[in-house]
Amino acid sequence: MGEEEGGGWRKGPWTAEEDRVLIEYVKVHGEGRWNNVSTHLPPGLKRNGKSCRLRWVNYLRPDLKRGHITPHEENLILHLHARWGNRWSTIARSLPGRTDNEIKNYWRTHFKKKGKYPSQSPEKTQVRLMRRQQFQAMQQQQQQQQQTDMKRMMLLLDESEENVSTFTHSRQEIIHPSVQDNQGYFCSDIEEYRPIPVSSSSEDMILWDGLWNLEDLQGNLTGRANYQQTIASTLFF
DNA sequence: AATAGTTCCAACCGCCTCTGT
DNA sequence: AACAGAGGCGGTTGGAACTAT
Repeated sequence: MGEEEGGGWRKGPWTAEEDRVLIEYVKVHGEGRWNNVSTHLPPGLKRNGKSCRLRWVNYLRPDLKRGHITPHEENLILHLHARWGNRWSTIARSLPGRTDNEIKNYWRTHFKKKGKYPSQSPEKTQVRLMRRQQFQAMQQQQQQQQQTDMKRMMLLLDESEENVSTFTHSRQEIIHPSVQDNQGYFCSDIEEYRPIPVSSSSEDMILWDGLWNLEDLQGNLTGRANYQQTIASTLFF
């Protein structure tokens, strides 16, 4: 991995410098026109358009959410997969901050392998979910304190439109009333979570069904998420 | 402590669709 | 209408990290 191949394109893991350069590019030129990236960039970034797009969409986008899939999200994935099958991008649109790749990976490791859901023994799954619930209960207290600040920050970001014009699409999907809904993890019927949408087309219902759990932005930063946030901060501030 | 098995996740590939000419 | 290029999507791979034995 990490070697140059046909056409001179670099492959393999991205370096921090490559990330920085790509972020700069998107900052100036916006998303899209990925094949132009290589022509605008210093020789250091010999990545083809597809690779750049993938890196941005799955890793560098500032609105990405990191950390474990919550039980609520897990429910949502199950529910939506039952409805949509392997249409990961469709499913991902209902889970703001999650990528299709992430959901796909999660599905494959947890539900696909041993036939239908869930993949693990019920006992194991239960233990796993309980651990997460404990962890999240701890975090919830912190979140309640910090959520107000975070919302204020998001509003500020929306106002500074010239800085973030390239990211409006995703953020507008993120902010919606269900921001408060991340409470009942083990709800068996996902419909109970669903806020009443203003518009009631089935597509809208799915969009509104999404959730925005701020835990990872606020507290549970993994090394990688931390790195991502650092990079994101260079974009916004 | 060593090994095997599992989970996680970044990244690539090939195909399909969309869009511009 | 036909073609080409770009972007999007789902499937797959491979390696690192974690967990169980």
